[in-house]
Amino acid sequence: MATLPSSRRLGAPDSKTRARLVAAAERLLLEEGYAAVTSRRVGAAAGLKPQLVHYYFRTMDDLFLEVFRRRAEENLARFERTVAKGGSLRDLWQFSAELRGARFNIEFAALANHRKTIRAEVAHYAERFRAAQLEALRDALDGTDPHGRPPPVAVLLMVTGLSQVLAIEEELGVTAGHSEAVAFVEELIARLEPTASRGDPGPPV
Amino acid sequence: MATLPSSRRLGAPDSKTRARLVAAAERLLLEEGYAAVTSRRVGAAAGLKPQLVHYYFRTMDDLFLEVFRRRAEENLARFERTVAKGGSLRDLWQFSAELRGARFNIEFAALANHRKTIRAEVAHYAERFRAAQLEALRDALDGTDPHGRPPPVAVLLMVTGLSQVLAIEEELGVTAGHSEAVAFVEELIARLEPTASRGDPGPPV
DNA sequence: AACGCTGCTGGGCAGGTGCACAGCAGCGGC
DNA sequence: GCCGCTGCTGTGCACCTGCCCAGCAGCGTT
Repeated sequence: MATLPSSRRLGAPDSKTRARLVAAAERLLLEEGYAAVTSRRVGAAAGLKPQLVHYYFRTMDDLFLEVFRRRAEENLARFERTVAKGGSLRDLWQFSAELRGARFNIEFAALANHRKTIRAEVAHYAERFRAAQLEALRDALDGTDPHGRPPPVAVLLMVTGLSQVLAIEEELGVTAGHSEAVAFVEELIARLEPTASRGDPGPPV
Repeated sequence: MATLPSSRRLGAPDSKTRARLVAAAERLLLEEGYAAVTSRRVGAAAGLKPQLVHYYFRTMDDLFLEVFRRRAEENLARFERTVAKGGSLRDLWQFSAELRGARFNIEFAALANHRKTIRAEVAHYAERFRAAQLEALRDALDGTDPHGRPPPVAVLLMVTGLSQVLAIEEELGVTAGHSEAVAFVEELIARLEPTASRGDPGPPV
């Protein structure tokens, strides 16, 4: 499965310079969109020579993939940590309600539309993240009254969708109804998961 | 408010050739992403000379704006028509559940992130569409039991988000949980709005 | 017959792009 | 002292980009 050998010599994957390039590419992607991520501009943004981009990455798509993977892995790890230290409904909601990364998601969704290697990676990550979320949500809902409640996976998709829309619209400057929607979700959580702010924080068995 | 005069001579706004260019640009946008919408490629896709793009549009952004407006206006008109001939909850849901235009939305969301004239247009349209949807939703909910129901605008944002996520993921090939989510929404609608398939379709006052 | 308007086009410019290739300096191992 | 490896760079190529400009052919007015 090793990438079939190419004549071109490539830099070490754990290079510090390489990491700087990836970071610069990510900044550019977020601030100016994927079309702005060119070898010249990435180089300039990192304070390095443009050729280094091609020294560390066979193609620009490889760069995009690396940018995506880094952020995706970090996100997944952060999620696992959130779950590990509690993982209440409130925690899960706050995690998906963070609007950091909404722009990121849009850019990659757009990229994925027409570059198949990227699409595959995005799809793969989306599945992994969904599975982790679903497990955490099931655990968090465990013990609450299941009466008349939609299936967890449906809840997940709706909440995911809601936070995406809120984030995108906020970027656009459109915020009508946002506070009502947020208030509704939070109220719902409060009902399902009586706050642990008074008394023992331990979960009742 | 007239665009301040430029030396350059531009083609008639109602030209048939112009319309062909807009249509070709839209196709390209959907199939290959906004980065593929260049004067050369639009010209080729329309079977016309590339210079015609600059003859009919002062800048490429103007082309993008025209593509967006055309689709946005058409969408709005189609929505009004849907509302006019019924506008039940089921109709509204089906309208937003159409995945046609999800890719379109993504591309323009990405474009809007870093081109302000486009952002303004997208924001403006988003507000108009939201207002129309909200009014229609309020009408459709009128008469149903408001007990324990979230505010209409919250419902709207959640459903909008849900359908966006479903559409994006479908493009990616990720469909886990989709059928459950759709089933849930449809069941909810069925409960609120007993089907008119038997007997009189008139709304009870 | 002269004129102006309109749709369209050939040619071109300055700039940006991905990527390749040959080579250099510094390094550790022999 | 030589060798091979590594990080890096100067140069360059073929190609694409937005946009401009001068001009042409056909047209309806006058």
